[in-house]
Amino acid sequence: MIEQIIEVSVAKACVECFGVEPDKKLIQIQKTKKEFEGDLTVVVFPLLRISKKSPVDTAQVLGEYLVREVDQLVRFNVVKGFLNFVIADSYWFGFLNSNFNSNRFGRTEAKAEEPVVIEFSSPNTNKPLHLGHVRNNLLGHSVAAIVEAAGQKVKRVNLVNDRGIHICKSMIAWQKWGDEITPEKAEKKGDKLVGDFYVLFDQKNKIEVKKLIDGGMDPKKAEKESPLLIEAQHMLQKWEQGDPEVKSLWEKMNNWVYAGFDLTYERMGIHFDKTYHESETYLLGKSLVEEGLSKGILFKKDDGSIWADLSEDGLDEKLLLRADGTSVYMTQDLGTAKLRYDDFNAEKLIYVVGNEQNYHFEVLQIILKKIGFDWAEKIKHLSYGMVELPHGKMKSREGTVVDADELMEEMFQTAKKLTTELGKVDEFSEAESNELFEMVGLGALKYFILKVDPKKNMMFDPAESVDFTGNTGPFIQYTHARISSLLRRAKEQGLDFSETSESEFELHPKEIKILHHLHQYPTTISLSATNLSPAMLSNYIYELVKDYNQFYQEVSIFKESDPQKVIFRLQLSNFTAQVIKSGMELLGIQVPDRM
RNA sequence: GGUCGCAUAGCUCAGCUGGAUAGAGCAACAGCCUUCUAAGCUGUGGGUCGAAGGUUCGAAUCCUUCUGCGAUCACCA
Repeated sequence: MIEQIIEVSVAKACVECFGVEPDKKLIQIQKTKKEFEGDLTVVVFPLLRISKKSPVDTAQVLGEYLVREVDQLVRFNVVKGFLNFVIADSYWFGFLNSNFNSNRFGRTEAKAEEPVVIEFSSPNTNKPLHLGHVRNNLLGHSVAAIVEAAGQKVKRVNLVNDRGIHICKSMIAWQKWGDEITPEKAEKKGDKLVGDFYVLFDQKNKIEVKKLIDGGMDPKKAEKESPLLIEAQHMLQKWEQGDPEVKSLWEKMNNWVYAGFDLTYERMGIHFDKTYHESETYLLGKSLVEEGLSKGILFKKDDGSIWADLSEDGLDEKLLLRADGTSVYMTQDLGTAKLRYDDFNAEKLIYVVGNEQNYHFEVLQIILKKIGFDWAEKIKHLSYGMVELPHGKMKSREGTVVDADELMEEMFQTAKKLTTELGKVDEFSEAESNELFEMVGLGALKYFILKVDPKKNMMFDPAESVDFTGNTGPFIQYTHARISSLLRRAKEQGLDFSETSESEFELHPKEIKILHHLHQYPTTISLSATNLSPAMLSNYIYELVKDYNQFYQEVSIFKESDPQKVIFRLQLSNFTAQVIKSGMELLGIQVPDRM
């Protein structure tokens, strides 16, 4: 890379001209701002204490040295303390030559056997997936792809919360009022059906509570003593005891839900290598807690409940097992963490979980460490912000939950409407059209969500999310389709651009700009960075596409008199399209060849 | 109240480990389709980067305090 060459040369120049070897940190290289001539800029301010000269003089000395010594630099200019270099066209030709035919550009082969395990989605089996899960799923899926591209093996895992009182609620409601209905009979997705019964339970329960209150009972007491709730608690106990009838109902209804989830995941384009169920891991968590207790790391209170004392870590006490011996959220997560680490011998464990659980993960890590697992260090919580709606938060009770399936369908329909209006699919078969609507609709949704920095809360305005102009998925897809079409036509006209051209000519400034972008493809995205982030990638792709579009608009590709120039531009276009495609792939967004 | 996070144009967001005159999109206005895709391109207007201090050649970025918003501190998951 040219940056390294410049860095080394600046260091050499300092030794030769100023007699001092500079610390690497002092050599700062950045992209030249577009208002100035040049490609790369050395900021000389930090070097002043070595040069003992004014900024301009220092820059002048370094500029002269580098242009003389480094073949790739043709000239320089100095603005205040900024030393701008113009890189030779030959360098850019070389760059294009060496990458033009690589379909692995920007990707690294797997280095280690141990995988990075990424947990995401983590649904409950009493409710369908909603907008919050959408952000989670898209982030998880994209991060997994990015980590893979950066040369790590990846295991995608899901953790289903399939046990607990909330599950029993929908079971009770189905038993009482379900009339043996099934998803088939209802012609409804299984997760939706079960979710409906969960809501029904809540409604019926409210009526009972109200009756009790009207009868003179204290409201708080009434909420705890409603017959329906007590029934649900009984069911939970039966479940824990392994009652065959309860278990079989539980299995039946959970399977409905899983079938429903599978459809949602499939449409969203995500998949998992393994799915964990809390019903299978909570016992392991319990045994870990018992072990911790016997080692004296944890302590038992008089009522028999077990706690961790985290006061030396600046936190308070944390409950790990209830007095009645049943487990809590943390207990289960201890179990799943251990199981998961053992299953994969993980290099790193990433949890894609909302930021409302920051505290939980901090505690989880500390407790694991206390119990003596040094791999607790490998846990990384990829925390993301909430998705807010223009009218406030999503609340199931107020019916403001945005359902994942409905959202995807809505995006599909909008894509269909707009695409048809623009006449894009006049020559498409019905199957081709539907494929395109799906790509565009989901592309818009995914890009809209992924382009925002994960750690920030984001606003989801449905009206804006279906906008297909500007910085959107469809804009990028459109550019890719246009390039593809251009290349198709070129081939039809018999232009062969499969071999890169050797001849050189002066590059158009916009061509250099595009090459700059391609050159800086974010090949490695570090996991330790605070925002490991599809957002950075979206941003990169958008800027590339925007520059390409300006270039496209300004420069006629076919009508050049110089055939070499035409070839070069086709190659540049082809390479750009390739990078757009592979970048979008990392975001989980498909890209059409025509639209 | 304790802890953590966020605050950039009317709106939604970029701004990487401090660097040049703070950038996009949307919305508004003015242009560009007989010519390879107008889901596009060009231009105009729009900012006390929440506030005040500090660090330094240089701060939206780092530190401190304050204000506002959010999350969390549950025997919910």
